[in-house]
Amino acid sequence: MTTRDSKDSDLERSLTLLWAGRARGKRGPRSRLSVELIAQAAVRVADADGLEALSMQRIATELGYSTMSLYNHVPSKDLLLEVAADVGAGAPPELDDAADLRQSVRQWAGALWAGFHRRPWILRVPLDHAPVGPNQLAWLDRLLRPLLAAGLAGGEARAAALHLTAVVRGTAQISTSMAGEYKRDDGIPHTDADLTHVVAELIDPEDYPALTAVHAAEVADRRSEQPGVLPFELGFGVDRFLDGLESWVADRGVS
Amino acid sequence: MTTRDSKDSDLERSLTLLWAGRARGKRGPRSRLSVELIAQAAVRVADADGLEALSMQRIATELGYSTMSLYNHVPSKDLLLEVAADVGAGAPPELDDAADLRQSVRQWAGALWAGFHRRPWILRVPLDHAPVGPNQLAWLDRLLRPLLAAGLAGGEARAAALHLTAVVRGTAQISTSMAGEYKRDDGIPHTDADLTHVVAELIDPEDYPALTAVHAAEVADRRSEQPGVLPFELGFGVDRFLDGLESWVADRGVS
DNA sequence: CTAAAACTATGTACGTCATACGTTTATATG
DNA sequence: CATATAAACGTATGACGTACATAGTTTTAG
Repeated sequence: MTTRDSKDSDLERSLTLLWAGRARGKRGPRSRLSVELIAQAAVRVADADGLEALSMQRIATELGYSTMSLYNHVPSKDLLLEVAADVGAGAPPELDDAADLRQSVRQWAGALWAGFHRRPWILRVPLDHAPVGPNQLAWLDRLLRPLLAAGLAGGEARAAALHLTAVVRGTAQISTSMAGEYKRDDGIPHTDADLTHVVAELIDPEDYPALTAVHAAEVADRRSEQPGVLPFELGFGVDRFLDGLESWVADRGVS
Repeated sequence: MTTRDSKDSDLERSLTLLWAGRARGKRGPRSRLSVELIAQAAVRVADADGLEALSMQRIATELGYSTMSLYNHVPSKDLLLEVAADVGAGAPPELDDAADLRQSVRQWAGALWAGFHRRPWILRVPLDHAPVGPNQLAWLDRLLRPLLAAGLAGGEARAAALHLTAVVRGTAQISTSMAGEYKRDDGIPHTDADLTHVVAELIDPEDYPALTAVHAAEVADRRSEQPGVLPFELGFGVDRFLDGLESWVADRGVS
């Protein structure tokens, strides 16, 4: 773990690592290892066994090298994690240019949502500074395009993009953490859906009246959700936000 | 780190830990230690030196006990973290009953935003399942009240609450990670604001057209933001969402 | 063509961490 | 009072990140 004041040149290192212009012509043996290879191995390990299984030693054996060899290409595990997260994010989807704001945003959000569910470990990688990775920035850029095209000002587009990123990230964080099943002592597995019931019995309706009221609300059937459409838990909020955004640009167009 | 399938009874333990009905009358020596004391010590350490400084040994010495004594009251560090996060969150603010939806939500979001900035380490605590802590549920309940009062259906209120929680969480995560200052090799510290410029020079405007366009947008002066009012980066999105929510309930009221 | 310089890969070693386990000590119940 | 039981402690283990010294390899300077 990097201490807080050793952030010194980590940032510079992040940048040169992430944007490494492939240079060659130095002395010493040709390196058979590289940042890319290491990052890809890290992604493979995290995909297979999760973030907690991702150790330098594990990556090294995965690649068939000694543990310390990695440090010839990567200054620390923290930095490697950052690179791995960017690599794992992959390229954003191409958005249909003919689509309107709502369609574009929904498509973007759906893709990000799907990505977070394919690689939940990305959500566990600690965020140490503003996004600077090529892929992270590409995702941001893709979202900004329809926002700007819809007529938002620069600052507004930035804020809207931040809002949407945060929503998908945060919702996915909660959603993926609830995905696992638990085994009770009696051996019967139960999901987080039941968890709500357990909690419902624990809490005093006097202290949590709204929670108790909402608890009765039926949970949407997850199987009825088509792929490509946002699930209700995410879609409702995004749609309300888009309603507000659209009327904002409409009012703006009048003045 | 807890492996993914050892989640077995962790959940049960979480619940009994978090909702511990104080029982007394067992054998053995009176325990001078308790979950609450340990959690409070953990909060103190994290407040002082961050999450990465929070070790069992550190907490123990902080309290003047041996490391292993803690395990008489807490089954694992993961669980302790969960409790500490709930304790650190504290009680939600009392919302003005006379306030309308927009005012209430803004007040709630502002309080949560402030809380995350006071204790950034809470955002680093890995989310292992749906919120079950007394304080976490209290925050949720407080938000649900005005949403229900405004006329939202149960499922809608839940989705809206999730949306808002995710937004504040996610935005704060990015905001607090940018709060630190970095020292460059030349010794001149620079903030993440400059970071944008560094990146701006790295990227190819062809690949990131929208980013480049937005980059010119002036950054709001942070000092001009009054306390109690949401900062623009958070407020713009929340306001657009509220616009959409309000028109949603208005249309609903007609049918 | 040689030798120095620089870089890669490896092995060893250290400090820190969470936590399993055994021992001692104090207490409440029979 | 005796005994079961839990609290606190000390020691020990295995995994981890990574500093450092070494050996080996390739490029470049003379």
